[in-house]
Amino acid sequence: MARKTSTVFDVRRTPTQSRSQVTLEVILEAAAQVFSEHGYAAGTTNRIAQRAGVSVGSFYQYFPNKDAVLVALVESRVNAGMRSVESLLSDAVGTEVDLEALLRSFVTAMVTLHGHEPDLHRVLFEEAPHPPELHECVLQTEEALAHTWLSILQQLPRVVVSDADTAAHLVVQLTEALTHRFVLHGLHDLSTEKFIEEVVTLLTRYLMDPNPSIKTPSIQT
Amino acid sequence: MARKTSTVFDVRRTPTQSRSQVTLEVILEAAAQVFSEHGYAAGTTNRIAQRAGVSVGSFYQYFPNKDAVLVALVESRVNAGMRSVESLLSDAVGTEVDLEALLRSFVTAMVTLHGHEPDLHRVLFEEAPHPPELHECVLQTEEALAHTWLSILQQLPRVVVSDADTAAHLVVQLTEALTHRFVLHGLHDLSTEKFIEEVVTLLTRYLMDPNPSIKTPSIQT
Amino acid sequence: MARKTSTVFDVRRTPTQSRSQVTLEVILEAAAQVFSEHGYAAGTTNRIAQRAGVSVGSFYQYFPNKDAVLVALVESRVNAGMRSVESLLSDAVGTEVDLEALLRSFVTAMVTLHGHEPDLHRVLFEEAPHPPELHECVLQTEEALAHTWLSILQQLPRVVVSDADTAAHLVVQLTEALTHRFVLHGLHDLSTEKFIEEVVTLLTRYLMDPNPSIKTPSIQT
Amino acid sequence: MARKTSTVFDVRRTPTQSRSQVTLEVILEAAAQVFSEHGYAAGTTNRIAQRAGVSVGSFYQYFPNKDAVLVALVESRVNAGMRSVESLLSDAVGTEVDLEALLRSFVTAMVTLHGHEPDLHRVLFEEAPHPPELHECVLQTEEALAHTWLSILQQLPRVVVSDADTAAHLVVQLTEALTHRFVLHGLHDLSTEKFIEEVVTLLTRYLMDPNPSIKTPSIQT
DNA sequence: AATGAATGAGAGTTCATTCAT
DNA sequence: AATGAATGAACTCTCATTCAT
Repeated sequence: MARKTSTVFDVRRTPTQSRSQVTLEVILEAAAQVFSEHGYAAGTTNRIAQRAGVSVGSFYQYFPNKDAVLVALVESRVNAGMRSVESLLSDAVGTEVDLEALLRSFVTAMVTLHGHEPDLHRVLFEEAPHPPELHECVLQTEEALAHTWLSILQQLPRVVVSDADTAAHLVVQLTEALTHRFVLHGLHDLSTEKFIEEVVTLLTRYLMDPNPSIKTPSIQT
Repeated sequence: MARKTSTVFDVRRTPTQSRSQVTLEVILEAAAQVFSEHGYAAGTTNRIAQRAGVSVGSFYQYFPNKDAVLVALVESRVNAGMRSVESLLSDAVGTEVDLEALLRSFVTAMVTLHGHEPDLHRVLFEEAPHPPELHECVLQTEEALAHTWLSILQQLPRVVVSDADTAAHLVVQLTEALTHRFVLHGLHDLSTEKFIEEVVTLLTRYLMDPNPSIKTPSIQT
Repeated sequence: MARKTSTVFDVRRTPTQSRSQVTLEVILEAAAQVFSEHGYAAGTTNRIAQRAGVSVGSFYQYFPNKDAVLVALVESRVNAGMRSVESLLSDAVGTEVDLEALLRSFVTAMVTLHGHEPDLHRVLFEEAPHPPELHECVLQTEEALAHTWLSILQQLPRVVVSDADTAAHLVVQLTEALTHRFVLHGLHDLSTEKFIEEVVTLLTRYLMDPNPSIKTPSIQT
Repeated sequence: MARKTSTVFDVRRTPTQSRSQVTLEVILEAAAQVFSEHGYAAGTTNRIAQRAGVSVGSFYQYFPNKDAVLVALVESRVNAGMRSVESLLSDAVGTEVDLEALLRSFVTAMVTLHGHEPDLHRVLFEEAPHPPELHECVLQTEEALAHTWLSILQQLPRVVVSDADTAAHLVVQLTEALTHRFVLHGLHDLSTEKFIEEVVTLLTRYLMDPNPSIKTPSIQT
């Protein structure tokens, strides 16, 4: 249908986000809220649509089914988190690195990440069914982080591990898992600061040669 | 009234409870299977009853609602696992312990545990809703294991941690989490043996003083 | 099975009530309680049996189905009530009657009757389904009472009604209905005494010739 | 935006609500039929939906649960009945009233009302469970009618009752109860006309001073 | 006679999804 | 594109009744 009203003055458009792009994100945000509040099963498509201020019909114009929102949501959150952590690590690649400091930034970033929308996090990663796509997304992200960590470990002479690749993965998984638990369910009355320090200690001891003079040839990949 | 029929052959008594007990366990086992195959949401009460070879009515004679089976299932699995690991650790309390060997047994036991019914494990701990009772059960178990670990750590002079209680919890949580992931989703093509060794290494380095001569007074709780 | 233990001394038996008669009444009483507390639909046969201290199986040995208890219960209550009111009225037949006093006794008796087990009454007569048998029972009772009333009215020269039979039925129905409502749901804050007086007034005015000297030939059936 | 299409013929608007309104009434009517035929317990929501020509889902879009239809049904019937009777009585307030004639119209209206859908009436008021809302509705209606009657009685000098308010309530309750019974279960083979006359006689004698010259100051509220 | 575990049809209700408007 | 009424399969759970013991 021709837009009669489009005039010369009709220039002020946000070129980056089309209308549908906006609607899509409104729905996604609504889903985030609804899932946080009601959980996955009780987070019905009608509720999501209502919260987004659109009709169910519109919902299904943007997402083929309920699971699709879940996937989109996980991807958006994972990618966002991934970007922030990735940039943190990437900065370290190729420079002289203080491993302990880097680990501290890393763990801190993970805690921040998990602390951002903890309820949503719980729903997304603990309650909702995990279709293979989701898993793929999470695994890829982890893979990417582990890959970056591998580069970092390899440039540190004092790192002592039998298999740097495995070590890199363990660092990522371990931090993820412990952080997740800590943020969601706490650990006694341990303060966040102490928690971070303890994990940093753990990781440092794992990765660092405590006795540099003896064992020199450190990394074997 | 005199019991005339009581004879030496009167062995075949069906103890009133045994039938019910059997049915209950049949249902529980059926639920384990159905949840494993279909997931929690699609593991309907009718399907469970059918698999158990009883009617839905019977199901509801033994469990007040669907969630109750979930709880019963988790409790049975967690308690069983807990018993085996606890006995392993308890044996070490009060004896001269080779920490690394103990950690190896511990990690191995955890791998075995998670490897027993991995699909069920996934459903129980990742997919299904976690009513507070469930969480309580899991936390208590973890607490118990951490407590035992604390005893062990405290009797080892070479253990060097700032807070033995936190360390004990981290040991349990970390092993649980990494093992869970490894069994369910694997880690590259890492063999189970190598995985275990790496985790043992990680834990050993975390807990053990690598340079015993220098720092002697190790534990401060 | 022969009762070996029955001896010469076994004389002390209550001959009026056999064992099963007792059980039957225990169940009936249990049903009355359960229906009162839970209503008809939620007054399950299992609950009734349990309350009676017998098994469901036994319940079905005494009653062919749930409705049968209802019927038995209504019959027992209706007959009991009927007996007391009937005797009250019968005493008046053939004697010189003070109509107003008789009405007062009658209404009072009805209030007492309805006030005895009001909850049960509500369930029995308002909530539960009324199989034709039930209805029959109630109608017959009413018929009997109306019949007695008819006799009474006919022997009272001052009673002025066009159709004594209809009047007799109205007296019974009206008293029943108003009493029922009053006991179950009250009428403002009217005291029971005042309620009775008002109904007596109502009935007296209906039945009595206020101006005896003018209209003499009163009853035509 | 200019509405080009708005023309004189733009009559065919389907007011957004009309469709829903129709569906709602279709369901209500279907419920009335189904309850009449099957009773409350056997009048299942699926049957109602089917009879209404809609799906169960639609049923639950209009009513939160089964009881809600019952309440809606009672309210619709009671309000309708109430309106017709109220208007009848209201017309009499403030005018010179022939009490007997008014009572005759009143009783006749009640008979008509109860005779309209007697089966439904039975289900609604005898068989179905009465949630408090229902009771409230019925009581309010009765209260309103009694209130109007009170006004009428107070303007009639020949009315002789000790408590006009109570009398008004008795008039309403009594007529309701007797009519209900008569329509549902009959009274011998009494014709409707004779029944009405008898009730009118009863009420007239109750309310009217048979000997106007003697007791003049009649009402004390 | 008594038991009570077992039955299973069927109830009320939900919600992802469709489609006429 | 958008709407939201309509759909209906599928779910959890109940309870009158049966029957092996």
